[in-house]
Amino acid sequence: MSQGAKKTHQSRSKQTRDSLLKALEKLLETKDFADISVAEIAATAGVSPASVYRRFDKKQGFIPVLIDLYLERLREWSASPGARADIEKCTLRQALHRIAGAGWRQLQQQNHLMRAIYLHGRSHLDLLGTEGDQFESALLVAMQAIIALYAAEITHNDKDKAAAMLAYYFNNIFIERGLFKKQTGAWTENLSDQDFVEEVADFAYGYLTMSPRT
Amino acid sequence: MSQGAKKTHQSRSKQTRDSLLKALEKLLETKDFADISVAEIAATAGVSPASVYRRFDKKQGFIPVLIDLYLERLREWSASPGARADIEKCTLRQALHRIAGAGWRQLQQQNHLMRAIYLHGRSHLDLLGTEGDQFESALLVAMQAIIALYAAEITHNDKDKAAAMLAYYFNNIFIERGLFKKQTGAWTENLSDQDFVEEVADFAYGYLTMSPRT
Amino acid sequence: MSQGAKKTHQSRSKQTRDSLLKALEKLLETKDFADISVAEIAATAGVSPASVYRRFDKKQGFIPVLIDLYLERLREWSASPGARADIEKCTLRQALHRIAGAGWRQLQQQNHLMRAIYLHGRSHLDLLGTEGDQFESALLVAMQAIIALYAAEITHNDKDKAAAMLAYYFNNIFIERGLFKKQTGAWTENLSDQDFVEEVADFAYGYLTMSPRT
Amino acid sequence: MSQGAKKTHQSRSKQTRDSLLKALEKLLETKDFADISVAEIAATAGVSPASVYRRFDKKQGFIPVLIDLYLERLREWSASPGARADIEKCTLRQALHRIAGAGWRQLQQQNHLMRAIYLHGRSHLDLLGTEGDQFESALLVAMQAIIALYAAEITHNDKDKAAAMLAYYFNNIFIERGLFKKQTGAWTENLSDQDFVEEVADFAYGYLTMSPRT
DNA sequence: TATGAATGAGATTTCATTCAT
DNA sequence: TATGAATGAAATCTCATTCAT
Repeated sequence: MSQGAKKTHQSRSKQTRDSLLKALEKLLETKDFADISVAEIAATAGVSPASVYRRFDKKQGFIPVLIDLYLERLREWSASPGARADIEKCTLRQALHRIAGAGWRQLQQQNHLMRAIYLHGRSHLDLLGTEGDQFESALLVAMQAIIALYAAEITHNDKDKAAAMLAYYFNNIFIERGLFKKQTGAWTENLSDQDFVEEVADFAYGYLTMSPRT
Repeated sequence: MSQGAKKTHQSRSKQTRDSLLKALEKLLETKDFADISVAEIAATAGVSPASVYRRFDKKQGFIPVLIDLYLERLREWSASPGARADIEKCTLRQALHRIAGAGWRQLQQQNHLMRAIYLHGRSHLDLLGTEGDQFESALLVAMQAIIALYAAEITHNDKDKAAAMLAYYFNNIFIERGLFKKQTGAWTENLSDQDFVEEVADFAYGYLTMSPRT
Repeated sequence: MSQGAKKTHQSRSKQTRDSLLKALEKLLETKDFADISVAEIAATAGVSPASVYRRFDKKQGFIPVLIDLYLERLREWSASPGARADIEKCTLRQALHRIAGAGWRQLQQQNHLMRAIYLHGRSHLDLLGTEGDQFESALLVAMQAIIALYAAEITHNDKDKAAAMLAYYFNNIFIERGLFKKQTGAWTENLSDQDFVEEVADFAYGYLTMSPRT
Repeated sequence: MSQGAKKTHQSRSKQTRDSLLKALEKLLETKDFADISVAEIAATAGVSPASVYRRFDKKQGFIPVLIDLYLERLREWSASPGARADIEKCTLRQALHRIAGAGWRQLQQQNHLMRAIYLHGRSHLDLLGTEGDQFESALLVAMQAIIALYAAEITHNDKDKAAAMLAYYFNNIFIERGLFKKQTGAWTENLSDQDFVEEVADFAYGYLTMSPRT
């Protein structure tokens, strides 16, 4: 359970809380969390600044709640039919492509939320939260499953290392283009999203299937 | 020339400017740029806050100068014998390994500087500077050169696309582990730096040499 | 009747009022009245903040009620057999000792309550309440009685002045050690409570019986 | 050295500091420290609220400085000819009278300052400062000296205990009438200051010279 | 009636930037 | 020129008190 949030008993309260989160999410589309003031969030949500502090201990209290929100949406999504695309009835290449596509769409949809979480985490190396851990291990497990499933095709001789690299790769390769499009250099800007995703998947495919080192 | 810096013709002035940059770099080892106050920089450099404003017209003025500093070090380094490791007399795999190693070492050495630049750029999507462009195109050119050199080995049928992806890949794959080690999940923490770099290179190698799509 | 309290005719209301006072008294053990929030009192009493305002029209309204509470306990105590220790069948010195002992015990028992009342009164010189007046005159009368009773032993030639000084003395001499023990300097900390009380009584005894001024 | 104060190098700075202290002292004549806002102090001193924080870490930082100020004035005073009234060439009774008079005058002169210090200390039992210790031990030493000087006249058989009680007594007996005149009950209000001081001294004299306990 | 929610009105504090010596 | 002082403009947060259910 997120730390910065306070418990609530009334429905009006929940409404306010939701307005605040919605307001923050909207503001995050244009600014960094650090550049958004509590007064701004309150004004956007149509409540008083003091009301913010009934729901969140402090401004920082928003962060764990944002993470929860993101994880919940992730869970919702991963439970949805679209995400459950059968991986088993296709080739490794197709499977990787689907994974890449899913990751990319996630990032696109949760763009501002993720950017806020990402930047806040990276800007405050000291505040180490463990909220993301469950996601991370889930991703690792998924990669291990893939590798096990297509073991026949895969030439990498250290399966665990390969799974770890794959998880690391998928977790990072989308960030720049997905979260910070404007900053991104011109490299991939000629590629359509579809092409980009395909190349990303092929990158992984090549890694897993290349001729073993001599 | 960077925008936030003021021109100076006196050598004492330049000394102060250097002290300030040195001080800032030191402070960046422990905090984010946003959390460092001008007074702090001045105190660390042993000058008065007012003096800062004779060298930089705003606090933000440090940023382009930091970027210049970083690029200059990059140029120095790329002009050094170590960086000019002959790529021509080796296999593609070896070449990629050398590139990965060089990239990794750069990030390690310029760690705090890069982190500051990276985070600042990503946190302020509005302030679009063009300082990094020269680096970006240089990297792209290098990738194109590699691909041209080893064209025989490379199976990817769109060389330009491959070069762009390669540049994008090398530009991003090190960031998480290199700049934000503490935040990084456990995925790659079992790998030594050497192993990590090797896997990173192999990732690229696999991409370039995999069997073409059918 | 104290001003800040609202009249109430229902027994449930009285119960809540008592819970609130009990809660406040408990909180006063660790903090100054000014540092206790209405919300805190309400929470400790297990009621809502809004309910507090059905019993007390302002936070300040607690103060006169606290004073009433203190005076009531004082009355209860002074009506009890323990307090009615017969002063008449003993020497002046013994009588003073008993008075000192009684005063000291009172302070010990009503410690937090008294401290709150004392500090609040002293911190708000403007808000002059008359609640304490009855206590003050009672003490003066008691001193006059003592002096009259032992007139033979007493050398002070202005009985009224002596009674006033005695009342003033007993009303103040215990405060520092009794209410603010931690702050008190080391002076009397080597003395046991018993010794301290004895010295306090002797102080008064000496005053009343010393050889008259020449 | 007081903790809340910052060091300063310029004379303009000292001026501001002095204005602030002066302003605070003035405000303390009418309100408790807790009821005075930093903005008020700043406005009274004719500077901006932000300037306050260049001289004092936080609002609480005023307290140790007030204590220093008080102690310094005490030192100044005790070094002055008036305070050095020769105690040796008089009777014990006269000596005590002079001590009482000196204590009373001190309190009168430093009234607001002392009240602020006293109340703050008593309201924040947790924050134990040691600033007053030197004063306390000095007072004890003085009492011991008096007792030694007039040993012949003094009947109390435990000289150390007597000195401690005397110090405790003189340190507390003036507080109510001296610092909180308005609150004080009517007991001593019929006495002139002069009479009051005389009685206070006699109180001590009686204690020291009464016939020993049997 | 009783309550949790809401808030107006500040309080303290910070800091990039300018001023005055 | 170089500096320490000064400050305007916020930002975060608190809390006694009222509102609405």
